[in-house]
Amino acid sequence: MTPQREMIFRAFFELGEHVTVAELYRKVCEKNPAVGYSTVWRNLKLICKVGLAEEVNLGDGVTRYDRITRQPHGHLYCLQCKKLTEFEMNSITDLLDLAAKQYDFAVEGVKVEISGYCRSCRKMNERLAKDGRTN
Amino acid sequence: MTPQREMIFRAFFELGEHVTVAELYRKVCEKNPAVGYSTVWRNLKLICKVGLAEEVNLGDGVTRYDRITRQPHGHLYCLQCKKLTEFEMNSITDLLDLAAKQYDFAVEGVKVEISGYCRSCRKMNERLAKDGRTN
DNA sequence: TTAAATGCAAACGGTTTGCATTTAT
DNA sequence: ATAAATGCAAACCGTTTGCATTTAA
Repeated sequence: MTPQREMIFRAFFELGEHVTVAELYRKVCEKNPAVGYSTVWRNLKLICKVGLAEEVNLGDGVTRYDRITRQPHGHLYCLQCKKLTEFEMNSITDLLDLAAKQYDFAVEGVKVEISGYCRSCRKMNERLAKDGRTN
Repeated sequence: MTPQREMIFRAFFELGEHVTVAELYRKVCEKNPAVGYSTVWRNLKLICKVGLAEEVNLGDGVTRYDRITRQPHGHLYCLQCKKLTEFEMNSITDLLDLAAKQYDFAVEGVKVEISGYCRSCRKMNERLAKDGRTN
């Protein structure tokens, strides 16, 4: 256990959900600019390996690391503002388990991503559309 | 409409589901080795833009392109043999819509990925474990 | 005729690794 | 003492783009 590792672990859990390597690196640098990017990366991988986090991939080129919480949850991913919102899915996981069982598939992990537009982006778009008409 | 484009479109739909750019490129090259990789890539993007396919991202570094079918479906992704199996999820999408509605979220797309181990990989592992013991 | 499509090569960007050095144990 | 962790720089690899050339309409 090195001081860097402790700092990285601590920072990861302070940052909350959906952390990217770059974000974590920035955060860690604030405290100690000497820490290397690869150290951050390797420790993030380690956090995953010991089961404290998992990778989330939205297909936008950046890997996010999501703290594994007690509750299974899905993600609402706004295509416009890119914000990620979580929602619980207790009732859904049962159905998914059932589906997997039909294929004799041993489930290790479930990821549900719903993409679309959040309320505030839609509101903004409406406002912009209206402004456009009156100009 | 160029001959390359027609060939690429045709090849994409012949290949079936979960096609990667590289796979499609290889397939197209069999017929016409002069076609460029970027042409394949751009046409695959085009196929997505016109709504005939969508990107699937399993987090393994390669983007797959999945023909959009009539039925909503999820993926069973074997962590060992990497095979992708589809399963229907009519009953699940209703629940997901419900969840999204609670957040006033306008759903554009839903992705469900279940990772784990398929039957045949598990069987193989059992056999290997047994062999290991008797050696 | 001309805007669109193509092919090549190179840029890009996040991820991953090799290696010399440092450090926890 | 020694195996593990670190930091740097570079490699990696799939994706994306600039640009000169070709081509469909």
